[in-house]
Amino acid sequence: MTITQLKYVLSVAEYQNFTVAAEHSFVTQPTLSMQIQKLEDELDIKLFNRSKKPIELTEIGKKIVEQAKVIVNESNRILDIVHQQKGFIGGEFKLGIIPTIMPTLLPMFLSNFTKKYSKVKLIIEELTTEEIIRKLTDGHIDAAIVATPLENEAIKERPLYYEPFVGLIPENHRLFKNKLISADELEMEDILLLEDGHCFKESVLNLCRTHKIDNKKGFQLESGSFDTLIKLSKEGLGMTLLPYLHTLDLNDVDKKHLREFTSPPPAREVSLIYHKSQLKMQLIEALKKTIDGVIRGAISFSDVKIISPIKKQN
Amino acid sequence: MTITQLKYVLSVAEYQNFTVAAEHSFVTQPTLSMQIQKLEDELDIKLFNRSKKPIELTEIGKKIVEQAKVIVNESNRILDIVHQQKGFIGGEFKLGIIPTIMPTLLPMFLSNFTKKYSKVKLIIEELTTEEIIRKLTDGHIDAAIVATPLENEAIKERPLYYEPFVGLIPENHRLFKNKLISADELEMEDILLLEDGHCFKESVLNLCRTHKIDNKKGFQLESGSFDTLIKLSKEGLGMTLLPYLHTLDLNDVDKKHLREFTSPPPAREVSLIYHKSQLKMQLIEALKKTIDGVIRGAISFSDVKIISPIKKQN
DNA sequence: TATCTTTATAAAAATTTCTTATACAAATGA
DNA sequence: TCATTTGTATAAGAAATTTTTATAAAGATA
Repeated sequence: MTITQLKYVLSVAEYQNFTVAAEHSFVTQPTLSMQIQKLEDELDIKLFNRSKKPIELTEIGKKIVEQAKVIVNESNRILDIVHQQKGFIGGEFKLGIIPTIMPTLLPMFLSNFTKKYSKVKLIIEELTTEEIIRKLTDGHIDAAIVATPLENEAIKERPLYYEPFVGLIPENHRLFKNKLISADELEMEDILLLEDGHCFKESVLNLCRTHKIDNKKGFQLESGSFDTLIKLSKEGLGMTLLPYLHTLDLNDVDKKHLREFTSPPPAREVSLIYHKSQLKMQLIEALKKTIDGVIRGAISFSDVKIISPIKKQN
Repeated sequence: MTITQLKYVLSVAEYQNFTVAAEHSFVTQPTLSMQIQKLEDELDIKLFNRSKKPIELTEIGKKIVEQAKVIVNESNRILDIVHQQKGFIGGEFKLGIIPTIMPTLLPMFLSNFTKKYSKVKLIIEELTTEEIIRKLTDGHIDAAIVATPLENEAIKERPLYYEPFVGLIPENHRLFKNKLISADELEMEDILLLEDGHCFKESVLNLCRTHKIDNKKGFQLESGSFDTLIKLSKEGLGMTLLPYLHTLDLNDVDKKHLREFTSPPPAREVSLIYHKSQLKMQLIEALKKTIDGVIRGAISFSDVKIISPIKKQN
């Protein structure tokens, strides 16, 4: 049994296809066939059920794959330990960011970071929280920036900042006259929400959880960006809630429609998260430092009420 | 980097000598030299300081060795998972037992176990608790039988039985006339103890902890076996405490000197322990079942007061 | 200084891994 | 249904690697 064989197994398990897995492993397909057969022979078991289409893991195969992930991850840490010792900050670094954080936060730290750590090849992917959790566990990304707390044992969280929710309220709305708004006044039916899958939607739902949930709007909305929500809101179709950083680059007219919450404002906790195995810690630390630096000027709320981004079963 | 290379590193780290390590790895010495050099080149670090005699790990080498242990242990679990799936109970099983449990417990389950699991090659070592903890952590033994609780995060404990302490009291002793004894009546200075390193000695000290500790005996005793203590006690040199199982094969005359404790008697908790990584669980379960079976007839105390075997700092 | 012990190096042998070429099996589609 | 496509297995040779034997080199020991 070799680490290489285990990596091949993981690749086939992931792509459910020897040919594709071979490409991703940068070897030819017969190499995978042979090495995996060799491992199967050595262990005297079948890892894959090749009669199924697409190929499937056997019961024992699933268990072996789980353990193989552990071994491959732990073996990756060897290089990490060496890098840490050498104080080396470099290599590939795959970062996931959720869509509601990406457009505001990324421009703030990206050029700073790449300038400072020019040896790091930063690969950024926009992903939902759900995808991020999966990819972190599988080791497909090294770290991610999401709304927390996630309540996931396998993932460590380092809070970066607390981003309050701000109301954007059209002139025809009953709350427009108020200078400040509070969660109690919110009515689910006149708040425009992002489409499913965005944790910001879950946060807003959690914020309003105590109130009625049924949709009494005359239309149903499935938008993936705040821009759409802002435009619809301006049309008088309802108020919406925006994360604080999104409100910074509104034009002056739009800013007149912003209403902050009474203190302490509801907020989302934005954290840098990574797998508990703590690979590439020195890079993660470097990233956190960079973000801490740029965020200090832009955001500074000490007293907030953190709203969970997790969908509660009920 | 290969698992084989990591095993070579662990071997050299253990024996601090390439030649000896090579023998234990069943390869020639140049193989180790070359493979370890290759790994050092790949990581671009030195694992060993070869100028020191005996050879020493470098600082980074120590960290790599710790991680290598994790990887090798986790990779061993692959075979274990396969065995578990197949319901296979076999292979090598290294069991450590502390000296004060070995002579009484081993004869009770050994033949039973080897008969039932003939494919298991049971290798038993008599070791102190301290040695056992080290060897379990290093993966040199698979499980052990010791007095617990150990309060060690990395080790799991499965209690097997509770073995009360029984007093063995010479006729000239002030407690001989009593039918039952209690911890309060014990005086450190007239109790014969095992030599340092035996946890049973620590248990007895803990039992008497509240009382004076200074040695007022006219002699100092360093004995490793209860037999010596029993003989000295018969000579009237003091009472001693024995674990219950040790009292079973005393002759009738000696048994007249036994005095049980008032209920609940002080007792040691005897457990099967293993590393938290839970290698060879099916074998450990099999062993526990066998011991449970034989112990049920010999020992059955429901209400005992467990005495810690750990040396308390004070 | 000679001897012993231990690690490193060189060259050859043995083994393993990978690739190319091709066979084979199953699914797809006209 | 038969040809085509898709995907995995097998065979044989090439390439790379691991291991061994033999020996050099460096340090310790007597």
